[in-house]
Amino acid sequence: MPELPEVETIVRELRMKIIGEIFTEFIPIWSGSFVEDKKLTLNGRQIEEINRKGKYILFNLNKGYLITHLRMTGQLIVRDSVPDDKKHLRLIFTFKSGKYLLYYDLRKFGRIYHTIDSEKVLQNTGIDALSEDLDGMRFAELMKNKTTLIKPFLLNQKYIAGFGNIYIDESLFRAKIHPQTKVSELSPTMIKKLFSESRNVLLEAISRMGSTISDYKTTGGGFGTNQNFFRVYQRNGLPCLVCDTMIEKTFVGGRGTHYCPKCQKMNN
DNA sequence: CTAATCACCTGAAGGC
DNA sequence: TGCCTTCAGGTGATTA
Repeated sequence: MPELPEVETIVRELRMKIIGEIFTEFIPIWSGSFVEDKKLTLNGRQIEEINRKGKYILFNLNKGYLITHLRMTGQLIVRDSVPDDKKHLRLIFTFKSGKYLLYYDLRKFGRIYHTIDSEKVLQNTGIDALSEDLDGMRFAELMKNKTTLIKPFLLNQKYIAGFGNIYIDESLFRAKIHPQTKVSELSPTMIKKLFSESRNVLLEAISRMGSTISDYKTTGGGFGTNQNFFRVYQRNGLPCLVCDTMIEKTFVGGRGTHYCPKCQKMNN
């Protein structure tokens, strides 16, 4: 479900709602969603910080971490009570204050890890796409000696973490780069353009609370609005907003890929 | 090393 | 109405 902007939106809300909360009870409705460390206890632990790396959310406890990846359909919802309708509700965390953190996940792909070793969970996660340490130079550096295509490169979280299918298509469109361009064939100018446009795409999406296609919800159960501003994603068959050419859909790296055949040529 | 395919799950949508 | 196929904000393992 969520890519960086959706996860960032959730993190910002969680910080306002449950920093300082103390866990009192944990009810696994579908225990497959939870990866426990039997040496750790959750009850009595307090949430000190909530951070994000790529698409992971890290709850920094006074001992250990809860780390979650929502994959396709995971949702974190904060409520004052547990609703009667428990469809797709997988985990219930109860706080001392009486609040609840509810984990929903229709497809059961997501996980919440309870661990002391956050590095182990994040070992294949590269630099965050919005990290202050990621600039145009470093972005270009990461692309050096890569033989893959630009779309699979950006999908691979071990290089840069946070991009997913939507925002890659949108970023490549704005940078006027064909999704099947080889990374090695991108000029320094195009790489610079891709870096700055991808930041714009992510920051704009965050300002709109993310994109709700089907499952993504904010922690209060609300929706994002960025889906109303897509330029290519799911706009196949519709005219390009720049040149009126029909947006096409194909498959790159096994993922549905939307692009304008006129604006995004293989050679500039 | 990359690249393709499957696996993990459930449900919505479209074709017939 | 119903059955069947395909596809979906992701990623990890396996196979070629």
